[in-house]
Parts: sequence; C-alpha cells; structure tokens
Amino acid sequence: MNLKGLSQILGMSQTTVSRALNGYPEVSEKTRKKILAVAAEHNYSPNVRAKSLATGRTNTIGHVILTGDRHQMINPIFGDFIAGAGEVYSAENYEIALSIVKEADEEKTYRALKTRGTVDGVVLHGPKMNDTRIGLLQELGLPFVVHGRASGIASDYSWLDVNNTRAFQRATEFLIDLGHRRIALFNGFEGMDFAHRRRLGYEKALQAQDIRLDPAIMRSEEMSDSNGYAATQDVLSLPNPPTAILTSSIISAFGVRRAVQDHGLEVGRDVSIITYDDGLSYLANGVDVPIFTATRSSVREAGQLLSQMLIDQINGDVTGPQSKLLEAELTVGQSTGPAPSPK
Amino acid sequence: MNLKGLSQILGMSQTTVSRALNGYPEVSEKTRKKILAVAAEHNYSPNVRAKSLATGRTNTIGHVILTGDRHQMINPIFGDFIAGAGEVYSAENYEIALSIVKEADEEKTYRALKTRGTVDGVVLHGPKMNDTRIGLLQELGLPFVVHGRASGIASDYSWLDVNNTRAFQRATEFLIDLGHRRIALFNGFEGMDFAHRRRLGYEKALQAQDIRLDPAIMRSEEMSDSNGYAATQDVLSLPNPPTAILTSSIISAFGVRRAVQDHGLEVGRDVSIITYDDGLSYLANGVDVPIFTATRSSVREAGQLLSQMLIDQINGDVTGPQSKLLEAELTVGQSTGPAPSPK
DNA sequence: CAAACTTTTCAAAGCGCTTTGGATAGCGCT
DNA sequence: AGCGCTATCCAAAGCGCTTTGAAAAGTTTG
Repeated sequence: MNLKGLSQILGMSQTTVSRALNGYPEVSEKTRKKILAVAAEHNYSPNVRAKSLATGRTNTIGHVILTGDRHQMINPIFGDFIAGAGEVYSAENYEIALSIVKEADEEKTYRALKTRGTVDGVVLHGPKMNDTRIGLLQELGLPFVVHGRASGIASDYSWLDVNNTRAFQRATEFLIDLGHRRIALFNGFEGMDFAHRRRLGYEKALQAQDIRLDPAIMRSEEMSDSNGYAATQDVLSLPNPPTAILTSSIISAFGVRRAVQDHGLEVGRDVSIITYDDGLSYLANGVDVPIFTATRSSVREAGQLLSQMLIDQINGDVTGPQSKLLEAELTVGQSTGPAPSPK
Repeated sequence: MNLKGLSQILGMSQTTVSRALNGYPEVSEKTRKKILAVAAEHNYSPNVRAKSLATGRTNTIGHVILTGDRHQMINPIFGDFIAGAGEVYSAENYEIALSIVKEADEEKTYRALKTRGTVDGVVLHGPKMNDTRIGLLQELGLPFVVHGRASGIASDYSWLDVNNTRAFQRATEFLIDLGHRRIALFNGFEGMDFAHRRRLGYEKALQAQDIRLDPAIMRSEEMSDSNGYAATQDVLSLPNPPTAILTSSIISAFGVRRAVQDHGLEVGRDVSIITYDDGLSYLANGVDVPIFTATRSSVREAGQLLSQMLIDQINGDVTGPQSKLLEAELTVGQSTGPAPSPK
C-alpha cells in the first residue's frame, strides 16, 4: 500500500492525502479524519526512503564506533549510552544507523555518511586528544555532538561531557584525606581525551600535597576486567605497593578487587579502591550498599541528554554550538578506608 | 555531486555512468576506467536513499532490541554480538538499523520496518518460548534469522543457536562427578527460550542421578551482577545451602563470586561455581588461567555466522530456512573443586 | 561494399514521496 | 448577481538513482 493506492481508494489526490497525513493546515479537519481513518485501516505507513529522497531529511542519527586492533570490542558503556539515546530517538521519531568500522576506515565512513545522505547527524564517540574527526565533520557540514570533548581543538563545537578532571581530583583528595599517599591510577588509553583529563585531576590533587607521581603505579590501557586484574597483580608485587587504587571504570574495578583478594589482602582495609562508575545497568555498583566508593555519572543519562541536543540542533531549535558539563557525584562505599599504618 | 552532475562532467549519459559504477558488462573497460577515475576524483558516492528507492533494496539489516520494564537495559552480550556481525556487514556493504523499543511497541516496529521499507531483513534477538514475532515476520515476508530458537513454534525458520541444553547438562554432570549433590541454578528469565533449554539440561543431569530438584535454589531473573550477588546471599543463608552454583552468565557469575567470598567462603573449595561464558571481550574469563570453570561459546562468533546466514538468505544464495547449532566447550578453571565433605 | 551482427551508448520512464503554483469551490459582502 | 476572499483540493515537477527499449557505432562476414 502506497500513497498512490491510498489516494485512489479515497478518490483524492496524493497531495491532499500527503498533507493530511503530515498535519499540514491546508486540509479540512473533516477530510483529514477520513484520510487518517482509511490510512489506519489499510495500515499504511509511508516509504521512508521515498520520503527522505523527497525531503532531504532522513530522520536517522549515525553512530560510528571503532573496532579493530586496540578496540576490537564494543565497550559495554556504549550499550547503556545507546539505551538512553534510544528513548529520545523513539520519542522524536528518529532511527539509529550504527556503523562499526576499523580505525582506518573511519574518515571514509563519515564522508560516506554525508555524501550518501544516510543520516541527518552523527554523535561522535570516544574523542581523542586533538581529534581530527571534529574538523572533518565541520568541513563536511554534518551536524554532530561529541560525547566528551577534545583537548587541543580550538574551534567551537557541540559536546556533552562529564567533569572528569574534577571527578578524579575529588576522588584522589578523598583518598589523601584518608591518609593514603601511594595511590595507583588505572586509567583508560592516554590518547583518549577523557583519560587525559582524568590524569590531570589525579595529578593536581597529588601535587597539591607534594606527593610525587610514580609512573610505576600508573596505567593507561583498555578498561577491561582482565586488565584491571593484571595491573593490580603488578603493582601489588612492587617493593612498595600502593595502598589505594583509583580506576577508571567499574569493569576494571571488578578485576582490581579480585586481584586484591587473590593477593590475600582485604579491600577497604589493606587496599582501598575507588572507581569511576558509569552507572551501567548490568554492572551496578551494588544495590543497597555500594560495592565501591565511586565518582558516578550515568552514561545512560548522558545518552538521553546528548541525543536531545543533537536533535535540537538538527531541527534548528538552537543555533550555534551547545555544550553541557555534568558533574560526577562521589558516593562512599565499602571499598575505601583509612590508609594502613606502615609496618 | 550526484549522478547527473557526474555524467555531465563526463559528457556521457547517466545510464552509462551508473552501469560503469555498478559493474555491469554493457560498458567497455576503457570507459569504465575513465568513469571510475572521474568519480573518485570528485569523490562521488551514490545517494543511498535514491538508490534504494530505485532498486527496492536497502542494504541494511534491522536489529530491534527490547527495553522497558524488565529489560530496561541493553545486555552487554549484544555489544559483542553486534561487533561480530558488524565485521560481516562491513565486508558485505550492509548497514545496521538499530531500533530500541519498548515491548509494547515491538510488533508495530517490525511492521513499520516492513511497510516503510527500511531494511532488507532483520535479526530476531532474545527469542521467547512460543515467540509470536516469528509468525509475524513470516506473515510480513521479511527475511530474518533468529539468534536462538523458539520452543513451541512448529513452522520452519532460520536460526542459529548454541546447544544450551547440552551445555548445562554437561556442566551439571561435571559438578555431580565432583561429588556435588546440591547444585543451585541461577538462570535467565524463564520466559526466554535459552533459559528454558538450560534448565532442561540441568534437570536432565540431576534426574539421571535421582537428585531432587529444589526450587529454593533455582532462580530465574535478569543476569546482572547484582542479581547474582543477591541470589547467592539468599541461597547461602538457607539451612542447607548449595555446594555448587551453576549460573547463566559470566556477569552474574562475578556477583556470585563476590557473595561467596563476602560470606567468608572460598570459591572452588567451599562453593564451586560454573558459568556459561559468552566470551565477552570486556569481561573475559581470565587471561591465562580461567577464573571460572565454564561452558563457553563466543557470542561474537555467533554474530558473524548469523549475519552471514541472513545476508545469504537475502541475496538468494540459499533457499529455505537454514539453521546452525553450535556446541559450547567446557573449560575447567579455578572455581570448581570436589564437594566439601558434609560436616 | 553492403548485410548482419555485436558492442556501446543513450533517452526516458519509474521507484514513492513532497511541494509549488494554480484551479475550484464556498462564503460573506455590497 | 457579482465581487473578493479564504478554504480546499489538485496536477505536475522533482528528489537521485536504476533499468528498459532503442539507437548509434563498430566489427565481421559473404
């Protein structure tokens, strides 16, 4: 069933039917009702390809995420993000076009998204330092919002980020206040902007107390459970192991916790753990009592907010770059305690 | 830059240019070369909407996943699945259309996918017992492959599944052989087909040894970390707690492990744990030594295989329903040991 | 060299929708 | 009745591509 057929059944022109269906005022309420009824009866819904060819709008948002050498995997964080965004997309009648590409094909993918007219806009995931994609998207004229920010990019662009520096500074200060002086940092890839900012916060807090940075207890890698485990094994075997570990994801925090226990140490007494918590639904930080002391900001909520920003931008409801900085909240759980007195 | 513009530059008709670009034989190699060169120079790529309007093909696959009351969240398993599928899609030049919908809107979504012509086919995620979506998709004539199977559906359809019954039977037998008689089962939602089959395997193994089923140590719920933790807390507080726990996902297994330890018990000595492992990249079952004894089948690989099946079906490379049953492998890790002798 | 093919190219129709510019009908006026 | 409105409705063009049916060009033949 298409517009033509429908209009023949109704004995009206395609124009009128189309206008009635799309809520244009040039059609009387009476005929609109009739048209709507007949359309529902034959459960007609317009061919989305034809519609977007005619309007130039696609009502779909592109999400391109990297896979390949380093990131052969899709971060579970994406799942919660897109779940949040999906709510907004449904409400606003947008579709999601998901591209999973190798890093080498990334630029090509964005270009294709533009020239092939597949999407109305994209969300840029995982911004890196000096991220070249931002310039590319600006050049292409494809609306976008960055999930995060990119240090080193001078131009104005839309973004939504968590105050990572502040979050990690506060977390570190919290540990320092508990008497910890030797604090490990298990961070994400240093090329990623968020990891950079988190390290800055950590360093700021340490430097304020004249605590020396020690690269031996600082890591920068994929935030998986096994990496958290391995890194913890490593640092706990050092001659002077850390008394506290600050980690960038609850996923790796679980690995850290396991390694601490496998070392025969008690979490919160021998070794304190504090983590960044994205509020992942499948890996919640406990139910009643938090497992970990954590700086928390829901990535699902970020997905909601960001997708709304992008849609507003596409609809022209706002003009010029918008940005939003979320603050993470520090919740105290069972994984932290006063620094053990040196033996 | 569009076809018209390109053909004007070349001084040829759109027909010839289109044919050259799409590899039709009716154009000489010489002109094809020239056309290709000029196309690349102006980096032309065809408008995908117009193309699909003309051909009736969209070259995109729909994935509709549920959110809402029970499943307010996207299972991390989906991330690995789609990562696997994404590789195939890229190679075959397919796009992914992701729909995140509430359960109530699901049927409407599938219908819309068909009538609006958004996709060439869909993959059906998370089949339930007597799943009505299968009949719907058959009625709609939308090509699909089910990730899993649906007990109770008589008609033939394409699917790819793991032999869940066998996997759980083997796992249970493994525990029985170690002397365990009281084995808890932490399963997924009982409405889900895979959970049903897994329970069947578990029961089969127990019944073969005349071990009575005890609903008090059987759970059926979302396989999150916190549910694993809570369920373990529960059963360990029973007057006669289980000596072994069989769980349906590594995510909940991590929660189980934590609860066992928080109970002051040792995993693999006081309580054995065996889990189903989807081989999630961010939650690997250890690196060198497996953390858990597990029945394992990579969901990423399932994604690759299934998407290829679907594409073959869409391309007409195969006719009639295809199916594939994968076997899970049982790997022994540190989480299991002989049943503790009763005190 | 013309006839009979084969190869190469093209004009135009069509995919299903929106939208412009215009026609028609209905209404209250004078 | 005739005028000027506004409220409705419509025919046709156009979005960017594919594809059919036919023409033009090139190649073999007798």
